Amino acid sequence: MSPSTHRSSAKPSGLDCRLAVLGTDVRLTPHRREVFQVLAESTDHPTAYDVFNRVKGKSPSISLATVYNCLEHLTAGGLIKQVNVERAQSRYCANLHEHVHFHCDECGQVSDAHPKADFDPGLFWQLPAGARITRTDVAIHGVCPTCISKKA
Amino acid sequence: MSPSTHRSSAKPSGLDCRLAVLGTDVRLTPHRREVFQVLAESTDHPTAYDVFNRVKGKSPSISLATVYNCLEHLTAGGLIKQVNVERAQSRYCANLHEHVHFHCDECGQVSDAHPKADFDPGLFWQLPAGARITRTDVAIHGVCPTCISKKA
DNA sequence: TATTTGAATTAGAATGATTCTTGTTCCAAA
DNA sequence: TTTGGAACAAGAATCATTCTAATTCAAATA
Repeated sequence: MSPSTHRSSAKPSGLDCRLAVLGTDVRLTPHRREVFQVLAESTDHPTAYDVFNRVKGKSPSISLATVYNCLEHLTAGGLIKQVNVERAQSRYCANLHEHVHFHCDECGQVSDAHPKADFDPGLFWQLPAGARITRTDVAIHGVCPTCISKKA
Repeated sequence: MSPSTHRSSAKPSGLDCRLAVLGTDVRLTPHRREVFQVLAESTDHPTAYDVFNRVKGKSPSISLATVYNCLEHLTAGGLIKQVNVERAQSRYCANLHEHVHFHCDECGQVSDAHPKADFDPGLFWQLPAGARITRTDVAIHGVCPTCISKKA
């Protein structure tokens, strides 16, 4: 492998360009940039392993551990979101618009569902008295249109 | 271990008393009954390992594998519910009333939150056109009253 | 420019919850 | 009484993820 295969920055300013939408800032190293790019180009909520395989196209030497590491830092920086469904392997998502996920129980596909109206869980459920709510995870399960038409 | 330590049924009809609220029916063997009992007496959403330790009081010879097996069958029979938060180990719950869970991000405690009003996810999120919804998982995260008072 | 420092990266080992496998035990029907 | 199938136990296997230790790199400092 040539020494310049990776760690080459697109910006002349080197690696020290930090970016964070929320949370701690992240140094956008070439690997992190590639991992982010893969997610930004994906709408299918890939797993860490999926990301690994896609990034290998650009950086054949990248390791799965680095992908996990990049995903962790990008998540901490608020650049991507981790999506967990039941106990299946985590998926990742670069859609930062507020949304929840729809999971097809037939094919496993995960798709985004964007908000139509403000949602306040306190209106629907009796929460422990005095609790402070920080966030609500909503996962909608069902059968996607594709699977419905396949069965018909 | 005496041969009658377990497999002794409370009912004279032997093991063949089946029960199911929803889903496939479950043979309520003594082990399954004990696992269910432990959950029915718990409000803290124990993990499989917690259940294992509690059941060992009555059936010291039970194995963790059997506990997992019992939990699986009881879940399939709709007698208990599996509660998954992020990718942490599964917890189990014998509260069959419709409810969601509140998770304290400080102490990890999980508590039930019962419905106050009908909740229709389709009103709040734009779902894939033509999708059929089967269920919605709602997990509310925050800080429980106990942890709030500890920090004050 | 050379050195230092700390983060990024890598490969592989370790972890840990869960599932699987295999052999055994038991119940109930034949 | 025999037999078939489920329940059970013990431990191995799985597998996503995390950790470890060693290396490489980039930016700051000397």
